[in-house]
Amino acid sequence: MKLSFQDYISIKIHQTDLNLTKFIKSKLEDFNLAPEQNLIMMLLWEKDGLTQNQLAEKLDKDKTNIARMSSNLEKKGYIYRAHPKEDRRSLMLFLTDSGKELGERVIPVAEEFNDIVCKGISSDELIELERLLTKINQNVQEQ
Amino acid sequence: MKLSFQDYISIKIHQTDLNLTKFIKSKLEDFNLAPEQNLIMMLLWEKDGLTQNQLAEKLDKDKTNIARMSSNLEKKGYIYRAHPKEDRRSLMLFLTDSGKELGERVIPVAEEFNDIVCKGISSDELIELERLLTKINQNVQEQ
DNA sequence: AAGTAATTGTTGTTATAGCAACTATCGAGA
DNA sequence: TCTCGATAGTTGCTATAACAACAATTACTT
Repeated sequence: MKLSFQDYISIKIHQTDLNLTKFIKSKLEDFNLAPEQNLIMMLLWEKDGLTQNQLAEKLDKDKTNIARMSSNLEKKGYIYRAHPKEDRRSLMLFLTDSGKELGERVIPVAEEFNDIVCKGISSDELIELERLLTKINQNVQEQ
Repeated sequence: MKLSFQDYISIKIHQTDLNLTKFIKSKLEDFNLAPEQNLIMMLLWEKDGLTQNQLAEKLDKDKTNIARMSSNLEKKGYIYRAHPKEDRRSLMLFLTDSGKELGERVIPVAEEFNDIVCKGISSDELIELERLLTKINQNVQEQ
């Protein structure tokens, strides 16, 4: 059974992800915020004081990526980092005033983005989509 | 309506894509082939002699990515590149013997990968998944 | 208490991914 | 034919993404 190029669902998922990233990137350009940097900020806007290690777990990313993105966010002045007294190995991330102010402007953009993505898709369809993606994740992680 | 982090379908798609990439990367490691390099090879195994521009269109990628990946594949000895006489700006990619032989070993791995990804998902569900992803692609490209 | 394990973060490397600016070539119109 | 615009690739840059190797710190074990 020779599969053709477009038969692979993984390729379709990959292309969709690239399109989504390109779109959100253009939306965030005005805020001097890259897409993955925004994910860290989204978590901090919910509750700051998270360590890089906690961010790596929540975002399911390598700690090296979190370290570099955190460093960039610090350079941009949206956060500052501090070692907690209890464990001087860890680095906690805190929002600066600039970072807090940014949230008030970016969160509406993120929600607008989500509305556009989900336009014409019902709640049931969204749930089904999430279920199938979860199934695929399980399939590849069982290996 | 304040959305929480895990409510964004785009994040779920992104995570799934990363998991898929990580998985296929591990499968292709033995063949000295990176995931996106493999996509180029997949197209060439179907029919070689494509130009970099044609590959960029088919893979919906920036021409710079294709140029660099093609260069890497050439260094690895899987392809060679030649300017056609009709248009000396273009670069056509052709399989070497090593590249052809590689296909015989990698294509079964790719199909096995696809079987694992789709395990426990029916044809109807797969079609529905593709339909929803297509809808999302349309939604963000209409902007 | 001392030595070893494990944990947390950083740096270096490779591979995408896309934008801007550039070169070389081709094509179309005056 | 000459100019100019379009096309095809390349190089430089920034931003992910993951792995290996490393340093600093903490926790565990005896």
